[in-house]
Amino acid sequence: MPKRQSSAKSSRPVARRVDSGAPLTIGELAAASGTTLRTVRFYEEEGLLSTSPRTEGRHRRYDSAELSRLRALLELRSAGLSLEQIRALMGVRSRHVRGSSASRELGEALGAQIEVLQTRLKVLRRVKGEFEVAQERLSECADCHDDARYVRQCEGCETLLRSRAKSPFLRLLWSGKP
Amino acid sequence: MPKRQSSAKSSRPVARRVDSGAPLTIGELAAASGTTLRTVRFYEEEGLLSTSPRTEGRHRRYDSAELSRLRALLELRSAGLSLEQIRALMGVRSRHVRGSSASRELGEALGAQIEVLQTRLKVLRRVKGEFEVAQERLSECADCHDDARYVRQCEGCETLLRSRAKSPFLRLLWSGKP
DNA sequence: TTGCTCCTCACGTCACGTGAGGTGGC
DNA sequence: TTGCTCCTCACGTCACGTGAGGTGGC
Repeated sequence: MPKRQSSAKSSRPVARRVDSGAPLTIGELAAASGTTLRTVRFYEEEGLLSTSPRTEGRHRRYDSAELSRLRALLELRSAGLSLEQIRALMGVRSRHVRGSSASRELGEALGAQIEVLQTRLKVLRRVKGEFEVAQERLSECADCHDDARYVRQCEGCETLLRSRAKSPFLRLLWSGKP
Repeated sequence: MPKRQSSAKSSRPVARRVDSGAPLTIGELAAASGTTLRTVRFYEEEGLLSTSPRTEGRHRRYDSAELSRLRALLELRSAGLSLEQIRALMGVRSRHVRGSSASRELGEALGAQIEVLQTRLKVLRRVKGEFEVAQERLSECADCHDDARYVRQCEGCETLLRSRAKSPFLRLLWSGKP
């Protein structure tokens, strides 16, 4: 369980501050986007968020546009894009002087990413399906009383033999050695 | 483009060696599972693959059971499970003396992972959908000739205004600043 | 004034990637 | 014998996490 640097029992209701129009502190920005102070500062360092204006005491302040940007960044990250890939997408516009060519390049880059996401979706669906099968197979062992056989790796158990054929993960998780 | 330590133009056809029953070299194992030598050695170090038998010259040899294990491990990794989580799942069995309780715990652990995968699937589907919308919006700019406006961040462009409302990523990628 | 929030280093972590320099095996 | 494959360190990388020690703001 990772500790968050930002406290949970904040005295100010973040949601209200967010749409009040008043500038946000870094803690409020992080809370409103579900991330940490470290990540906000890191993205700023990396040039993905703009260098925010500061108060006299060098505390960062953000407007709602930065919140939108941060949320979009985090969503791209959680979809598995690297910061370098995100930077590349964000940089397409400035590498062109004509809208037509810029939109073409960005469209193609998005197309490539869509393919990657499609592949990733397939993997996730397959693993999830296999977990569900494994779970079902295991439910057949809920009433097993052959504990002597269990300690011998369930050797010769008919239920296990049938199950393993249907679930590659049970091989690893149930009868795997290391 | 990351270089692979294993060479692509292998002189021996890996697929044939894999199902011949003969023990595999680490290079053949890596090729057959689509990973690198480093990863195989790392998983062995971490105790996720068994310490393989060695030749006289300390070269590792693997049987087809290890290939299955490695493939399962890699699939779990590509679904986003950490090595620690995988280790935990693999350790459930040995922490029990009764099959009934072991299967119950593993089933519950799998249930928790299924929920995580479900969440991850939702994110991927949403981002993919948003990429597709962004792509469509951008296609409206393919014939744009207003390059003077383009260099001024497309300010006042009606097409962009409509597009941004429909695609949060276009805000970031098309009219984002940093 | 109190205490929570924020500040800047700076080292740690996870899952490998990437050489360096040396040896094995068909 | 040649050259491809494998060996063991060991440092590098990516995207942050996690203190330490100090100051700001309602």
